[in-house]
Amino acid sequence: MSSYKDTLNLPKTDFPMKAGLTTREPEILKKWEESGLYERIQEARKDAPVYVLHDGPPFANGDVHMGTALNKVLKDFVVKSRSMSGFRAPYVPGWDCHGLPIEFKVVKESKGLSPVEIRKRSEEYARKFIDIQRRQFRRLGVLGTWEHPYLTLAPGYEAEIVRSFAKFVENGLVYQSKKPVLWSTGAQTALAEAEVEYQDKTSPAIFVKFAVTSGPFAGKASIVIWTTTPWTLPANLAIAVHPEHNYVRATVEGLGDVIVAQALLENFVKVAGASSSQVHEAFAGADLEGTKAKHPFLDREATVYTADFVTLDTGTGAVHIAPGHGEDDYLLGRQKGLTLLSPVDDNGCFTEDVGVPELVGKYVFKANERVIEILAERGALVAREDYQHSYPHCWRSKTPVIFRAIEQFFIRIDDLRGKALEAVDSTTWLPHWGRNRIRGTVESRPDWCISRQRTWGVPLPVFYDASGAPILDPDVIRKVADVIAEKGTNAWFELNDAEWAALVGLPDTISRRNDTLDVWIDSGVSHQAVLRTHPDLQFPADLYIEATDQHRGWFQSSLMTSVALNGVAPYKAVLTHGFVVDVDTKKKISKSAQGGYQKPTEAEHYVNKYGADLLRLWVSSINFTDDVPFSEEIFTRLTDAYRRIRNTLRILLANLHDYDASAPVPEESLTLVDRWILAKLQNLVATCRDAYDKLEFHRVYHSVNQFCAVDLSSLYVDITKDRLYCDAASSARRRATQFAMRQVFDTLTRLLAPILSFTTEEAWGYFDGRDSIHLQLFPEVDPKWKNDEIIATFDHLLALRGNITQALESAQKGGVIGGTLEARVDLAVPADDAAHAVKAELDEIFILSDLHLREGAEVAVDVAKTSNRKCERCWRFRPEVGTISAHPELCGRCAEAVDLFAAVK
RNA sequence: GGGCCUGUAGCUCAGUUGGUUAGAGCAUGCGCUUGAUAAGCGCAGGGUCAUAGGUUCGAGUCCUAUCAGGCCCA
Repeated sequence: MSSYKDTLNLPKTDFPMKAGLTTREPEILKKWEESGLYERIQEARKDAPVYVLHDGPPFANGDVHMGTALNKVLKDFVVKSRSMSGFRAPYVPGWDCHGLPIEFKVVKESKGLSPVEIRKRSEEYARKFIDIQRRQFRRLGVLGTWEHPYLTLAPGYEAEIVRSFAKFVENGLVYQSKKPVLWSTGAQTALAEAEVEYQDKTSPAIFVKFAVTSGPFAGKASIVIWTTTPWTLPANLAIAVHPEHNYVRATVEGLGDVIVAQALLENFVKVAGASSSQVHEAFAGADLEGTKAKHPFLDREATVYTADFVTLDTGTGAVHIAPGHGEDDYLLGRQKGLTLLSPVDDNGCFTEDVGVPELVGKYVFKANERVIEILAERGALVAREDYQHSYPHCWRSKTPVIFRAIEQFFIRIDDLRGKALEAVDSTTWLPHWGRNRIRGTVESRPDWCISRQRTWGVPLPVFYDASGAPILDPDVIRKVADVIAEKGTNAWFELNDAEWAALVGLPDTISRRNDTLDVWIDSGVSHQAVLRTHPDLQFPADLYIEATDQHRGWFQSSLMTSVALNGVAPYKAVLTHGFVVDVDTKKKISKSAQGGYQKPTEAEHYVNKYGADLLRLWVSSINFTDDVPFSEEIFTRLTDAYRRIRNTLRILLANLHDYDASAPVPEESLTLVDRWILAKLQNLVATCRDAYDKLEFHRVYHSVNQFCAVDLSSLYVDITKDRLYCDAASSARRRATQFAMRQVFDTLTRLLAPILSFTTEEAWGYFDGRDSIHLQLFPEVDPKWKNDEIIATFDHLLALRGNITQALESAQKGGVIGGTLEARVDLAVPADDAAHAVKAELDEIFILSDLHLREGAEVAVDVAKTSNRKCERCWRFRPEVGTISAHPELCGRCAEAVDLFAAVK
């Protein structure tokens, strides 16, 4: 019996079922790199319209985790899909190399290094991680100029940073000012807001009496302030009250007469531990304006001013003002002409200016207790309590930050804001709410503090004259840039003042300081240093892609610098993605890792376990505009989806093993099911092309997955099995199916190539022996095969098929039949039903041996055991079996096929 | 506390301008096949659409509040 097996046209392919991605992918990668695949793609598109995705540089620190991998793979989807859409889509990856995190690690490892030594080690550190990350990014299958990335530490890049700074100066955007900035005492530097993280902290909250010395209350009452930073009291110069809120003078048991906000009196009495209070008079805060009060322990008076920022949430409604230690305080102080007292050094220790000898040299957070004691000794302390609040901390040293007034350089944002907002409006934001996000940050951001007291960065290229005044001359700065372009920024630290004076043509009385530029300037000017200077790229970019936190970060720093330099945005469109979150806790993966149990978050772990294509498939499966769920289970699920797609490609290849694509297949030999799958294929092309255009990759994944699982695997392949295996090899309908399958394979592989870059390359290699899949173009919708009518007809037939399978199922359960091919099916459908028109093809479409179609008032299915005999070759039960004398065990089709097979042999 | 955003079956996603019993794939269970075989096919179970109100003849879809989560900011 099994002798007939040899006469069948069974599928045959060397394309393995088992993927073995972890070993196969590196081999494919090697081939890509050895053959210069990226360069060949660029060459192939050299005259095509350009599409520039500009890479936001990751920080050269740490391993590639799932979030970074998500970002890079998305970029690769864009580059590959745009390239296959017929664009020249170059990809120049970059790294952000300067900055505190690296310097911090270097300094922590060995203390007492000279600036030059710190810079040398920082560069080594950065380069080490560039190599590590580069290897990991490449392993993901991301194509680009990996041997020639852009690095913010390259002399040419550094020079562009300095030239950009020169332009800012030329445009009058840069000024120097002493004002309070966020200061990290742990890292001894000013911090950008982005470098600050909020943590819970318990601070001593104290209520302090200031005895009134002028006005109607002089000598009769004290104004009570509330603060959570007792150490700022030595810098107190004023008190602020709200002009419109009501204040009272009240006698509080044990405290004498105090002045506090009416609304907060009750709470104040409670906190002070008093049992009663008696209100004498009430008045508006404005009435206190100009009142003087004595500083509790210094020989100085504080003046009362009114200010709208005073709130009645906590405290007493009277706010202690230290212009050197707070933003609001500073602004009020400037408005009222107060001096800027900030008696704290770089390490956060009090200087001589603090005015209390015993506090000099003390770390401010440690000095809190002593300040409180002094207040208590002077009888000025009314109460203290522990106050839990969210307090800014340095993201690197994890120490609480302070506000400290220091000379810094700033960029005047007000001069850029209007243009920046216009630029925002002329940019496409994906998803659309990105526009609101960035508008909010642009509207609210204060002037940009661009100086840092750091070593590992681009020097702030400013000289000071003999009097200590900064020389802000764009021409001088450009001369500095020229030197840096040649020697790198190390020259700033290696040459002395006189040598620099000679180089830039300034008198040798000048001096330099060791400030560096905020690293956000570094990456922020990449549109200048990369887009405008790299021969493959152009300004502005078509697209930037980063996580949503970059609305305040790189998207904004790039926008501001570009508006300053060019007057327009550096990008035409900006796409954001969410963060990778743990599917169980719905928390950011990095955060859930803090909770004791550890789940691997490095991309390498998953690449080594499942393969890069699985990781890529994961990226394609999710809606990345929201936060991205992640878990081991999701990966397991995807393994199944992957296998389904892979096996689908495999069966298509296997069924094409004896197909000669050059031999024409007459169109009329295509049956309904062939036309149907080609029509479905056109719709798939339309969907996927649209999805790629709109950067909605998960629509590609889901529609391809559906197409493979339903349309191909459970329908088309299943239905055409019989003809492919059992028809004579050269039968017209078999060739028609191979024709269709060839189209399907070709199309499907191209559509999937940007996502399953390795697997499609592998499968493509078994196809026609053509060059890399990544050099190909996407398929177009072929109007010849697009046919929604056939799809509608087929949908209807599938509904009938549903009725039949249900009937078959119950017949099987009832023991009427074993396999479904044993069934005789009587199908009744109304006279106008489409089924009648394709009657001849129905038994094949329904995969039945013995189908009888008749007219009926409504759809009805009857299942019985067939009286036909089984054909030993195709296993279908056909009426003619036993009637062919030469082949008594075969059906007519098989008898013919066997004869033909023998003849050919 | 403020701004922006998210919340549909165990998992990933669809759900058109509000309109009949909320869909698909995967997973699960049960069958079939053993000529895609560490594969393939069929059937079945599974959702009070985060919660609570409201608008409407009618809401997963519009409005409000609450809860949970995220980013940014205080």
